[in-house]
Amino acid sequence: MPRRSAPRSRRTNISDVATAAGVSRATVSRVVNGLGTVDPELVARVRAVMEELEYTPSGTARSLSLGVTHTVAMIVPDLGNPMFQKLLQGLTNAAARDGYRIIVADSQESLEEEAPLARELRRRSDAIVLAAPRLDGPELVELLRQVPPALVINRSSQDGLVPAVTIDYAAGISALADHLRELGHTRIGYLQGPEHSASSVYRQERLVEYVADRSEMELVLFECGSSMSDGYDSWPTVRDSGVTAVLAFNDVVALGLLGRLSEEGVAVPEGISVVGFDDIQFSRFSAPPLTTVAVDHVEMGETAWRQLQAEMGGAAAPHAETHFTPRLQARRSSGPAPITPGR
Amino acid sequence: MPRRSAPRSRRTNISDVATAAGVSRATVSRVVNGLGTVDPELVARVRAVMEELEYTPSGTARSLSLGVTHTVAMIVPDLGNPMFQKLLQGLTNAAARDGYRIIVADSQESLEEEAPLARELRRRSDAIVLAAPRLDGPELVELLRQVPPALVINRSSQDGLVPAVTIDYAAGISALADHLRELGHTRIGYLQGPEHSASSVYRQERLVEYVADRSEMELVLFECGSSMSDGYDSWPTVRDSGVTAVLAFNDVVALGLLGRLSEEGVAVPEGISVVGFDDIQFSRFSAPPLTTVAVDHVEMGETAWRQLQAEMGGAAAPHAETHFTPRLQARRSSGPAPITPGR
DNA sequence: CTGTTAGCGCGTTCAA
DNA sequence: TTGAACGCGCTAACAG
Repeated sequence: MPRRSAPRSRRTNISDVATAAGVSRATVSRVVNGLGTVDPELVARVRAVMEELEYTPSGTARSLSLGVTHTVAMIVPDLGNPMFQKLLQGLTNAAARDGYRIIVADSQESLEEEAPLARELRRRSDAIVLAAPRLDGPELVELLRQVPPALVINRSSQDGLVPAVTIDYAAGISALADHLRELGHTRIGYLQGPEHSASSVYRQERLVEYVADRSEMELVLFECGSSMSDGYDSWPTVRDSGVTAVLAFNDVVALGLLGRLSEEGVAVPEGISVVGFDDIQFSRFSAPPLTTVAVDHVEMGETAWRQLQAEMGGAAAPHAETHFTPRLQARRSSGPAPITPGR
Repeated sequence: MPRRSAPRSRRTNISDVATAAGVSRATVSRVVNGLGTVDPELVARVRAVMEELEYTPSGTARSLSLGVTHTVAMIVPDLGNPMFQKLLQGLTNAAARDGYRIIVADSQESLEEEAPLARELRRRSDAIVLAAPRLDGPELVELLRQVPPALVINRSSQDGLVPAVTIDYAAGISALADHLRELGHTRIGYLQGPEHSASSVYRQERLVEYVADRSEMELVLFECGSSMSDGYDSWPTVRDSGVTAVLAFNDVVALGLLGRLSEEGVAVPEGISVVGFDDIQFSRFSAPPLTTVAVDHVEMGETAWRQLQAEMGGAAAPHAETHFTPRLQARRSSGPAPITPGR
């Protein structure tokens, strides 16, 4: 792309500075990067010219030359979800402390887009983070093989193929289930998350096991989703099922249901108990405050950065998987089971 | 940076493909970009080699050569704030439809970091979005001059210097104030936002004007902040002030206060009315649902993208400023003023 | 239709 | 201590 005619307004580059200062480009480069030993007088001259010409080095050219972009990509299934926003926040700020920037993309829950998106982003970055990928099994493994260094959040490390940051869903679900059982609930419901959400599947599986181990307990599954309105809309079905407690896929859904119960005049927890998962910011302040299990997603994002850094440094496989264990936050949305069940 | 020794594992590049396919790099480039007319047989051969060698073009090299990164930077003061997350979501997804990616940075409310951050990011992107910059006045103008194309959100276009997307705070505040006045409130409070937040200042100024125009009304200002806990903590002071209605800087703060009122056993709106600003997702579901003014931040992000695109296309100054007018959402957190004020 | 070549802006080796 | 020259990977103008 040789430039024939003068462009509208070309950015001043290293050559402009070199010429104006009467030195070579190498010297300008040295001054900019504070390298080598440059004559103080030249340094001053170059600095002055840089100032005057408002010179700032091209990040693109530096990246090409150095082979490093100081950029990391992150793909999330839904940027609108507070949980992913927190992960992004943790990752972004942790990476920033080491001089790295984050380039984000929203796969919008699309299975097909995930792989091409990851490949594209990986070409402009030094590493990639896949948060709760919807891709699974061999396809996920294949993708991860193509884009190292990579890290997955919310998924196992795929047999040590890549580092991973995960949540111990089993522990979280057990804590919530124990809590409900101790309150006397025997017939409980689970509001399922989105179709391709691995975390919803994990949570449900653990719950099924839990109930299977205890003959006095029953579990009712409800198709739901991940939004507040999904929780809101679930009420009629939940009511007709006669469960005395509901475990929602996540806090957002649980809060949606609480809103509906308030509108319907159903007392919580006297009429029904509701518990969530995540302990998002708003759960502590809802009316009544929501019982849930707490996961620090910001810290997860920070941990992801640390592990990714090790990976970029060239850590050998198999790679570590950091588990986060959720802590029960018993609040007022859960209480003793009614003597007379709703049915 | 001439490469002397063989690196650990070099990425296959366009030359590798060209050699393996027995063609020139130019031909490979044409095949990759679907340009010109290439012999179908060669196309097939090149494609096959690309597949075999798992070749993917370097984004960095393309950017340098083309002079375009297809990346836009966005700086926000606080990634943890749901409002900025929504803006990011709108911008990211709108830009993605046109093949652009977003690189995000969190200035963490730091006045000093904003300018250097913006300059740095602008070197790796084609344009920049400053969301609610904390920088102001001549300093902001100077920064904007240095990093075109740029767009500001939540700030005026600085006399047409750059395009802007703004919220009509005056209209929103007036709507809320009218609403409270019609309910009979004459002594109202305002919970202030963060120190350098222009939006908080605008809102407060409008409120001061509003009250000044109506001799029967009184306004009490409270130092507060932008988090739920700030709202939560404000209660003792608010209570002692004897106001019958509180207008919070934003919904997050208002929800924090509602949570506290619930804990304290203060009836809302019978004991006190609370209103917010933004209409975030959770406000419709709080108990009681929060009266507020609605602003579609996702749409604002999308609009920002459209205006920025025009700017990148070389639109002439002065640049447009798109106003968003908030709509009143009267819900159950506001009601008639108590006959006997709290004092 | 294809190959040769210059150039994007910068970092860095090597010789002076 | 400084500068000339090469290379990073790719695109585009030009010649054949």
